[in-house]
This record gives sequence, structure tokens and C-alpha cells, in this order.
Amino acid sequence: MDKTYDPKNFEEKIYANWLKEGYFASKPTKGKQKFSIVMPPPNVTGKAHIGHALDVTIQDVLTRRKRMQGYEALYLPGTDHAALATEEVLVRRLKEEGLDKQTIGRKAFLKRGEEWYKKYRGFIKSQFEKIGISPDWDREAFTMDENLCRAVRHAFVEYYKKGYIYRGTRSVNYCPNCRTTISDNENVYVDQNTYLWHIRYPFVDGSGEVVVATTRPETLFGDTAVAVNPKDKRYKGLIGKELYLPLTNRKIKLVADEYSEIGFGTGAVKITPAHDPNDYELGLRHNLDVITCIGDDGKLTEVAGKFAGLDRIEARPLIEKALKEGGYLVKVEKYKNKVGTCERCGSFTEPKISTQWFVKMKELAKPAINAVKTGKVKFYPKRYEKTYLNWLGNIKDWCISRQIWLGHRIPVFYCDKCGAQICEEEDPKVCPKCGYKHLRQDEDVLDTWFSSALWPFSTLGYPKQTEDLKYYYPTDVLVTGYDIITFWVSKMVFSGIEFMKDVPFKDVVIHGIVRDKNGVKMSKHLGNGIDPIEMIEKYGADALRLSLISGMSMGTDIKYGEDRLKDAKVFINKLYNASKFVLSALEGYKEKEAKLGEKDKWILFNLNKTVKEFNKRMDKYNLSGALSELEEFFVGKFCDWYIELAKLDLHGQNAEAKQATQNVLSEVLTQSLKMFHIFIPFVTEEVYLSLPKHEKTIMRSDFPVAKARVSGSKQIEGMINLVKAIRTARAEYKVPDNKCSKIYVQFADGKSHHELLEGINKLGFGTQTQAVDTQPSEKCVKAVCEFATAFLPMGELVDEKKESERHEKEIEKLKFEIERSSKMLSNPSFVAKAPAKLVEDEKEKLAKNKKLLESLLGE
RNA sequence: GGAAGUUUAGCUCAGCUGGGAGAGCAUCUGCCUUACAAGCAGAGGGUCAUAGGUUCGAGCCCUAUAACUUCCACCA
Repeated sequence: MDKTYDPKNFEEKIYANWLKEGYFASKPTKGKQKFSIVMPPPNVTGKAHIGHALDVTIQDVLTRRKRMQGYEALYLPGTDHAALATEEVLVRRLKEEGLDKQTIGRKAFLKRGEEWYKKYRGFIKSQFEKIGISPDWDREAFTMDENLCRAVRHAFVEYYKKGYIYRGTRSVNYCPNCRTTISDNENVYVDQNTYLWHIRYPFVDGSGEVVVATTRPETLFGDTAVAVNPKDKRYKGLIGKELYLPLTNRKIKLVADEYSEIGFGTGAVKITPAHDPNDYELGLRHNLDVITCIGDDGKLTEVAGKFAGLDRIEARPLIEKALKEGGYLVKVEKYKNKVGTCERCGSFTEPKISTQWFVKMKELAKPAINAVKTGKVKFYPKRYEKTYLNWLGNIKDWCISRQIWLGHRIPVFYCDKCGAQICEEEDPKVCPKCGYKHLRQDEDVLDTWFSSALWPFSTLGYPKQTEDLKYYYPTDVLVTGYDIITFWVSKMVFSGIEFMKDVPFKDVVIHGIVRDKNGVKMSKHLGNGIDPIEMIEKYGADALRLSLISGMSMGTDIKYGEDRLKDAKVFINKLYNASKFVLSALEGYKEKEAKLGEKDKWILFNLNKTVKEFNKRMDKYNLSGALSELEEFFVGKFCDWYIELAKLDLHGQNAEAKQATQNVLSEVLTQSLKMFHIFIPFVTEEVYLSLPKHEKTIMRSDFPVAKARVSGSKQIEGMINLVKAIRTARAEYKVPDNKCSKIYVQFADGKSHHELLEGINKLGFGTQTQAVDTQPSEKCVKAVCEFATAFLPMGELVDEKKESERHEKEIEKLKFEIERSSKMLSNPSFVAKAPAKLVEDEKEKLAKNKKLLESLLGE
């Protein structure tokens, strides 16, 4: 091992070795219990961000532990084709070349897609490798791989044949700038200060008018009705009458529908089915025409008359002017609302009615809801079950078609001769009905989530019933962020149940989002992101992983800054140095049984307690809790006390004590390293392989298991308390640590505890420590604890006034404690209702304190 | 509009089934003690958001309020 901790010296080397030795590989093994976990596939051409780092680190931590616990552990990696994002990049590049999709055609475009994927595939993998995760890379899957395409096709056809898939119309969000439909969650609503235009629609028979309020006067040309609430008295008897549409001579009807709110504006709303989802629905109810007045290019269509060809946004003021001149504009008032914008380009999106493919959800959702309600699938933390259940409970049909080229093309073929629709596992060559040879495939591709939904089984060979599928499915745990519970988790559950007849995973572990240190979401736009790869360069992969896990609370967002990495590295440095000490202590070490001393029993007891608590917390997916428990043990017990005490025996004359100490140092470090390994795999392997006694890798060694009974040491506990009291007393007297004194110890049990004196002397800054029966005659500073009293003869330094003050303070404190206990115990309700153990403890405490007080008062 | 979460030390957060308020960082003091100055030893620092309630006992349970955050839906 090197003198100082520098992750650059070994992280890469160790990872390469793990790969070479095939330690990450997993295959179905008879008689061995399996553990399987799939990696949520990141975008194949993407760059790993800190959120990925958190996600895969958690997965890796869980996998490494299970693997060491003897499970046949599979961590299955893979990537997603992220059609929308990739297509966007490709289109942009085409544009740079002065080309566009249409010109080069679908085939050529897809070829470019393939090349793109090929070129960048492996990019994200290399970044994940730096993080040190241990997936079986040989199984790396990609949603566009042949076998996964097969799975998608199979699933689609099955849905189709069972009647789950249908075509229907729906209002989708369309970005006129990107020229594509975008999904609901890419449509971000932003607040906007705008106006509410009140426009007069005159009755055809000249009997008056209806005033409507709108935020979008430019959609007027698409109006096919005006709606009022049937209960609205103002419009009683007017329903069904015809109105002139301003600026045109088109006639539209006044209809009654619950949709219009009596209280809003004038209570009358113009209905534009082609450009508003609610209006569209209303239009269906009232059988209204759909007139498109804004084209895909965002420009007004010919129905807008002289405004045709103008961009919808530019047209607005001109239309306002025309309305005003025509006497149609009643008033304009300020108004705040939200408008949809395109997440990518920021331009205003337009609702667009179009034909899409859907999956019927009602029936599929039912078993998925049940799976969670009955506990077949459990969420950690549990509250996220609500997100899941609420969403599935109010589910709408799933729109699975996307109007782009990249991705899984919808496997439906049309016969233009006889109108047949064909959907089979293999592409049809001729129409099965009429034999027509020129079949036309649907232009759309599937929503990326359609293939992701199959991920836990498509990656294992589905639709073939492979050995892998039988062995590893269902997977054990899914780790992902709360932001995709509805998009992804729920879809995997109903897909798994539908196609595999079983849930895809048993536990769902939800983590939060990594934000910057001010709690702001990291984004390219703000430039507040932290690049995990850069951080690895700077602090090492172990520090990155540790910084993400420590202080993380499952399901809650993490505020993350570089400070965390510094802290993490400092801790690892401590671990490294302690290890270095142990290694030096083990030079020439031969394993041999030896009788344990008090300190040895004490640390082994605490180690065992830690193992127990660690595993308990890990089983509940409380990773940071397990980690902090371990850190506290390692630093607070092992480094601060055991190692310091060990030095005495290592340099002492007692060969047996030395042997025992070496045994214990080796044991405690090894067990600690194994627990730390799952979080910080590199440094632990580096140290582990340097130990005198080790296997060929820590990652395939046995994970610590808590023993049922290990005896502790009351003496060491007492000694620690005494040493702390001595140190505090010295500090109160402002004695610098380099000034030592004699120490006299009077033990409360009257014994002399020879074996503890050396330790007290070393840790209590003593020159010489001896046990006494009575208080020495010299002037002394006193350090008191339950276990013993220490007298520090510090001559001139001893201030009698101060001593008596300290004495008083001590007495006061005890009196207070005694009073508190007595009060509690004299309360009959407490004694009657509190648990017996608690009452007993309180009695014991009272007795102890009384005794201590007596001895103090006696002086 | 519906739902969820958060509120504990200067900062970041733990706090189990209700039973004496904790850690790390930061601050202050002392110490280069042979694993570690990226360290060691010690100290200061809290009306557990507010107001009620339940209980022998509340940071934890109940009710209301406030502030912040997020998700879902979305009003012309």
C-alpha cells in the first residue's frame, strides 16, 4: 500500500482486474438462491449525470451485498434508445448539412440513427465503469437490439390480438417549431401575463349578442360553437340560436354544456374543437365540426381569410385590431394564466387533434393495483405507493404512438386495396384477405416507454422462455427515482403481469433527485450541474459513491455540493490510514489462537452489534443509516479507542496479549472492510488484498453475519468514561495536551484493575497511573465517573476555589438527576402504566446516583 | 383545483414501537502523541415552525395555522 491515499493509484487497475476475472458475471445456478436487479436504462448516447451516479450506486450497493451473502447475484445493465432525444439530435445535424428528414427519406435516416447508436454505444458504459459498479456487462442490453425488438413486437401483437390496442383521436401537444408532437411531460406550463379579450358574437336574427371571453382570439376562425352553462339564467331560451362568427360570415350555434362555468367571464365560451382539448371533447358531445385554423407550421390556415399565412402569435394583434374596427371587441382585461411550452425549444405548443394508437388501460391497471395493495410489490418508502395507486386509479388510455421515425415502428400494415389491417409477428408480404402485394406499414413509432415497460423480462430473453427468464424473473428489487413511478414503474408492473403472469419485481426502492447545494434542480441551462466523472477525477470513485450515499434519505431529494465529496474523501483517508496502521501491526503475523483481553472482547462485542444493526438497516434499504452506523463504529470505537489501546499490547512484553491483539485487529478490519466494500469498493479491495489473510477478492468473500451472543466488557466502558472525565477536567484547567501528570485512580468497586492502568495512563495524558484506596493527600484535580474517580496531582495548577466549584456543580447535577428520578417514581401513574423495564431502569439509576452523591458529599 | 413531502444546532441532515435532543461540517481552545494536521483532545451552540389536543410522559400521535418544495390535473 502507498503511503498516502490516492485513488488514482489503484481504482482503474482494480476495476480492470475485476473485469478480467469475470467477478461480475452471473448465470443460472441450480441450488443457489438468486438475486436479480435490472438497471434502469439510461439514454444510450447520453452522458452520465449525477442522478445516474446515485441510481447505479444504490443498485450496486445492493447487488454487492447480496453477492457477498452468497446469492447468485445478477445486475443487468442496459441502455435505452431514447428515440425523441436522439431524433432531435439527428435532425439538427441534418440541418447543419443543409438537409432534412424528408429529403433523405426514412431508410437513410434510420441508417444514420443506427450509426449514431453504434458510435456512441459504450460511451455511457465507460462512464459507469468509472463509478465502479458491478453489472454483468456481457449481458448489456439495448432497447433496439434484435431480441428486444422481438419482445416489443410480440407484446404489441399480443395486446393487439386481445383487443387492448386501438386507434383513436386525441388532443396532443404539438410544437410548431420542432414540427413534432411532444409528450405531456415535455410540455411545460409557464406563467404568463396576458389578456382576456371579450368579443361580441351577434345573433344571426339580429336579436342581440353573446359576449365571450378568450385568451386566444386568433383561434376564432376555428370556432364551431359558443357554449354556455345550461343552468345559466342569462342565456335561458337562447340555446340553439345561431350566431355570426366575427370577421367571417360563418354561422355557429349557441350550445348548452356543463363545461362553461357560470362565474367565469361572461359565462359564455367560444368552442374551438381543433385547438383545445376540452373544446374537442365538448365538440364530440355536441357533434360539432372540427375546423383547423392553425397549421402544423404554426401559421393560420386559409379559413382565416386575409390572415392566412400569418404566424399565430404575430396574427394576434392584427386580429385584435380587426375586431376593434369591426366593433366586436367589448373590452380587454389583464389576465394571468399558464401556457404550454416546448421543453426543448421553449416555443409555445399547440394542442392538436390527431389520430393516435392507444392501449386500453382499465383492465390492465386492475391487477397492477392489486399487486401493490396485497403487498406483492412493496415500495420503499411506502408513501410512494400512493403516487402509484392514484395514477393507476385514475388512469387514462395510454397513447403509444409517436410521430417520429426512430424507434420501434408500429407493426400494423394496411391494405389499400381492401382496407384490411394486419398485425402479426412477422411482416406480411401479401394481404391475407385479398392477396394485394403492396402493403403499407403505419408511419408512427412506439412511445419509448413501451419498450421500457418490458425491460425486466425483455432483457432476460422474452418472448423466448429462456433459462435466464425462468431463473431470474421476477427480479428482486427495482431502484429508481420518484419522478418516473408513473411513467415507468407502473407500466412495468402491468406489463409484467400481462405477459409474464407475475410482477416484475418485489421491492421498489425510490430515491430522490440530486439538486445543487441551494436545492435547485441541476440543469444544463443553469450550469449548476456536477459532473460525476469530473468528480471522480478529482476525488476518486469511492468518494463520489460515499458522498451520494451518506446523508441520503431514501425518497427525498439530496442537496449536493462539492463539500460532500471533500468530506467523503476525508473519511476514506481515515479508513486508509487506520488500515495502514493495522497492516504495520500485522507484519510477520501468524494466525494463532490467543486468550482475549478486555479491550478485545469490548471491540468484538461492538463489532458484532454493528454487524447486526448494519444488516438490519440494509434489509430495510436504509443505506445511509447502515453506513453511518458503520462509520461511527469504525472511527468512534475502533480508531479512537481500540487502536490506541492496541498499541500498548503490540509494543508490550506479553506475547499472548500481542497475539490476541493482532488477531482482533485483523478480524475487525477485515469485517469492517467487507461492510464498507459495498459502498466504497476500490479502497476496500486495495486494503483487503494487502492483508496477511485474504481470499482472491473482497467482492466474492463472505459478508459479515452477526453472532447470537458475544460477551462485552464493562471495565472498558468504565475506563472510557473515566478517561473522558480526565480529559474534560484537564481541559477545564486549560492544561495543554503536552503537559502530563500522575494519575491516581480509586475504583468504585474497590478493586485495583491493574490491566486498565496502562491504558488510562496513555489515554488520560498521564506520566504514571496507579490505583489507590483512598484520596491522596496531595492537592488534586478530581475527575469523577460512576466507575472510578481519578485524582490528578497538578500542584500549583490546582485551584481550590475552582475545585470546590466543580465539586458543587457535580453535586448539583446529581441532585437534579435524583430529583427527576424520584419525581417520576413517586408518580403512581408512571409506575402503573410505564413499561416495567423502564421503571426498573429508573430505579437503578436513582440508586446509583444516590450512591455517587453520598461519596461526593462525604469529601 | 387535487395529492404528497419538508420545517430539529450557523449549514447538511439523523432521530426506530411515544420513555432524558444526536452526527458530520463550520466556530472556539489546546496539541505536529511513532496510522492519519485530510489528524487528535476538549468546548460552545436547540422554545424540535406556530397554536391547541390526547397521554403518567410528545421531536414522534391527533386537529388547525404558516412557510417552502414536488407531483398530478388545468378554466375559457
